[in-house]
Amino acid sequence: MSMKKGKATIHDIAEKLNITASTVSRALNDNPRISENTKKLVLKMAKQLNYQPNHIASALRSGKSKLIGVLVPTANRNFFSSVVRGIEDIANELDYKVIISQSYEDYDKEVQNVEALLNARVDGIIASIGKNTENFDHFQKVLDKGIPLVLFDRITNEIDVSQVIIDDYQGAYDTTKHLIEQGCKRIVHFTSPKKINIYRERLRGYEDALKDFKIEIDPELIEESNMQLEDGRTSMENIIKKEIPFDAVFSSSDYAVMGALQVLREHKIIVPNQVKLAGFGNEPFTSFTFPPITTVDQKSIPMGRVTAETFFELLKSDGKKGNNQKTVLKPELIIRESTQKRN
Amino acid sequence: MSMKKGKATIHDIAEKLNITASTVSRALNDNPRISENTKKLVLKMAKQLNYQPNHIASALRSGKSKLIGVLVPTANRNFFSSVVRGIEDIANELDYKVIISQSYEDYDKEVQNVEALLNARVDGIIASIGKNTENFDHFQKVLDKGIPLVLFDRITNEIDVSQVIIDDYQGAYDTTKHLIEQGCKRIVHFTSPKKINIYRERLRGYEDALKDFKIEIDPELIEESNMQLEDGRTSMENIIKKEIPFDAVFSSSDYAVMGALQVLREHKIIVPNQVKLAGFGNEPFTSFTFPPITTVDQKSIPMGRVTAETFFELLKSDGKKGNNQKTVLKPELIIRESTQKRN
DNA sequence: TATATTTGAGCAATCGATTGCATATTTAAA
DNA sequence: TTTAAATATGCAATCGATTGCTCAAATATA
Repeated sequence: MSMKKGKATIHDIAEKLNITASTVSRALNDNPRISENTKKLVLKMAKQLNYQPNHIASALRSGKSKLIGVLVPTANRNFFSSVVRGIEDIANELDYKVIISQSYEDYDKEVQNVEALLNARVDGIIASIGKNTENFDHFQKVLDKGIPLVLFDRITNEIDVSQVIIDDYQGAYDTTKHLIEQGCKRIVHFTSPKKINIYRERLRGYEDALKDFKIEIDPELIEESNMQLEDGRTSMENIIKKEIPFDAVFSSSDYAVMGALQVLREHKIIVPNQVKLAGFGNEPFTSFTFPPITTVDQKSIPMGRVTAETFFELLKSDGKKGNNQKTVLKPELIIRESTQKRN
Repeated sequence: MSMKKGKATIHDIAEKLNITASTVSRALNDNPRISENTKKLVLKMAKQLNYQPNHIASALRSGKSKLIGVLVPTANRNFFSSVVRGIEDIANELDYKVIISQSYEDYDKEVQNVEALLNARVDGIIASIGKNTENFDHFQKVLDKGIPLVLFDRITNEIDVSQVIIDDYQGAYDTTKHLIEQGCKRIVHFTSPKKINIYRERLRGYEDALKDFKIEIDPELIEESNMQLEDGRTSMENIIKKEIPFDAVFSSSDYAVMGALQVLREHKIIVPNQVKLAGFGNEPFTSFTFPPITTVDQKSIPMGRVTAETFFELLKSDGKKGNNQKTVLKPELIIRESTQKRN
């Protein structure tokens, strides 16, 4: 076993077989111009030498790195990490690797990260936009370079780009309708002042459901915040302090609804008997609380898979414009005790 | 603006300035053999041409890809995604990118993924071992190739490798001690039949605390399972069916303790008054349940940062053996209502 | 002034795989 | 038997940056 220092290259294989590296390269890539016999020999020798292709060299020459850049606000939020998981599933099957990159909801960092991913020569980018992003030039630039881009969940319509979202409007409409059907008439809504698509759509769904059921939209019942758990607490306290009647809370965020639940419990207000609660996102903890909270499942892993599939189609169609695809997944209302009379 | 098709390269800069690419390369890398004046000119021209270094080309020639492979059982578990976040934080500062890869607790996939990461020419690997892995040749191979490897949380002592863990023993000991101090004497323990380090150490901590307080270790109280939520339910039902007395449950997993809480509630057994509960991991939901659950914080983000720092030191010390570093982080017992008498 | 040293930059090979364009060998068609 | 077409492989340039070595010019030392 003449194990040379470094790894075996196509040149080593070529030398052993008395053929050229080009032939080896073609044989390994199953090029039809190489005879079956030669292919067999090459494959055998490759195995024998424990040859491992150098993706870097291949990337340099071919211009394809087989790397996908994934940009998310933060990797350790269940929704995003689940989407990443879905993406990685698909990418893996196709022998692509996923580079992950976080914006922390910071616009500058988002711009930098897009830049950095391009520098790393990813073959394309999959991204979810940060809450504070209002200018989309950095994404437009990606498109202008002909690099595949797919946005998911947090999207923008200011640029013409492939995207995968769930039907936030429908999810919110269904939830609100469900609350109404449970007899609620004074439904508080937690939303964000940042008018990114998801919160805008959820608000619209909430309002339309009320309208359809002839219930007045009371601005007093709409609380704007950043919708973390603490914000949810604050919003709930605000509502309670106002001493206006309310019989339900529909929050655009599971975290905020969690805060509301805590505050209600502290005030000895019984959920769901006195106030019903619904969130959005189906974060794992919503099923663990007492009572478990009704929420909207965002189909995170499927979203990751569909996003990846959309991405790869875009990659295949390579440059041809007008291939942008917009997919809207159906969310699922998960009804739990927090919106139902207890037995 | 003579914007050529492709991106600018060092050759374009060289041509414009009537110098060679080598000089440009050195100037950009701040090589002392290049005059300040030339450097200034190169930098200026680079900016003017909007030059972006091609990391792929650089990687090929230099053998350093500036890519780190991170291998975790699953990306969408809060603990792992938080560690990944910590790693990415540090890597980012140093201009490295993180490739993420999931084993799904599957041994074969773990082996394949290590292989795939090496093929992608990562400069090193950070990994947490899958539950079912009992052979570590794939990691040994990485070490043999002189490629930096750091294990975190789920480690092995069968190979000599850098590692970052928390003191699982101490965390379990402290938790058990805390339960004993709350008056518990019959403490159920949920553990895993897989004797990977973390569960083994936690079991040991549990047992030692009991011994130190002269409490008999009753094998009847030790339930083995895969420790997901459902398993926790089953374990709890088992214990209740046995009709043996117990006054606390200390689970090596937050998910399993969650299951226990549900079953206890269904049996109208009051937590913490009748039975106290403690978990391990400080998954976000443990603070959201009713009552909130005492658990052990695993310091996930710090763990990610320390792991990354350990990794980069290893990278710097480049090949020199005997640089393996073993860090043990202190866990933190988070005491919540589930182990305290209610007011 | 002659020689040694330092400084700044160029030359050309290299990393490993890919690919357009020959070329040689067979096989098929005329 | 010629010529045309198909098949299989080789040649050499290329992707873009890095780097050991060489060399010229400038400066310092004797």
